[in-house]
Amino acid sequence: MVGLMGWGSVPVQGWRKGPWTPEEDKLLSEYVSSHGEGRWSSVARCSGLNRSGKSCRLRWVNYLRPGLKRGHITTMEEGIIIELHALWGNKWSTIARYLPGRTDNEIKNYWRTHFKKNQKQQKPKAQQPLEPKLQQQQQQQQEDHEIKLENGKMGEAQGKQEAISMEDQCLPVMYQEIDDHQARQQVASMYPTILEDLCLPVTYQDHLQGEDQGLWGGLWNLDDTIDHTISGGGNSSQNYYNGGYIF
DNA sequence: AAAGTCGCCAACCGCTTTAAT
DNA sequence: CATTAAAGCGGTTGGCGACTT
Repeated sequence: MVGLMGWGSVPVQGWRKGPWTPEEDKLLSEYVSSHGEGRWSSVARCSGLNRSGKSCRLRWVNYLRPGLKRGHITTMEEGIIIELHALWGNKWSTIARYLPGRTDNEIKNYWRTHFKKNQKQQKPKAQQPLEPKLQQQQQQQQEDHEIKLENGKMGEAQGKQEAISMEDQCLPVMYQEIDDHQARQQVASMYPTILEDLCLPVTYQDHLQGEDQGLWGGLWNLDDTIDHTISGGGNSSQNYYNGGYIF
């Protein structure tokens, strides 16, 4: 296809590399919309694109897929990223599942540019290992959560009703224990798009407004930069959530 | 105005995991 | 059960625009 300057113009093993052209985007979009996602190697072969399956998948997932938000990460999304990163570390794809419309790549880039540097500067405190027990607890929660995710896997095309039930399936155990329906509804009315897409954040907020903030307080302490970055020197997660993006 | 620096983001690379045979 | 191919994931790189000196 269009020969680009620089690295994009030199195919390796026959595959083109480098930035995608609008024509390529169009070809890929058309192919995926008529054949569906998956079988990326055949996409590469059959769509007329001179791109590897890997490259096609990446382009689709990160750029062409419908429903992608693109653009600025909201304060709320930022908070979710911070929380989930504290919980799971660099599990970008996992974190991305809770940010509808955002890609792992986007989140990863965002984290690196906004927080990584600060984290380094504050290394002594930020990198203090969590209490072993807490760490173990978190690991267990993650494992449970992953299992639930697996069990809850289903095609995207399967209706909203199922998506809503998945909302519960996807929640880490600790969140599922919180069943403040009223609060959830309240938040749902504030953030309809999020609840629509499985939305952990709602329950985060439920949880954080509740009494048991021990763990989360600990997580928030993980990195002072969070406070500086988000609430401009605020001193607690409560402040952050309430002041930052709940009300 | 030009040069240098920084931040952001798209895309690639290599490794791991999963599915198919 | 073993092997292989495909898909997924996280880390890294390079280009480009904005900002600073």
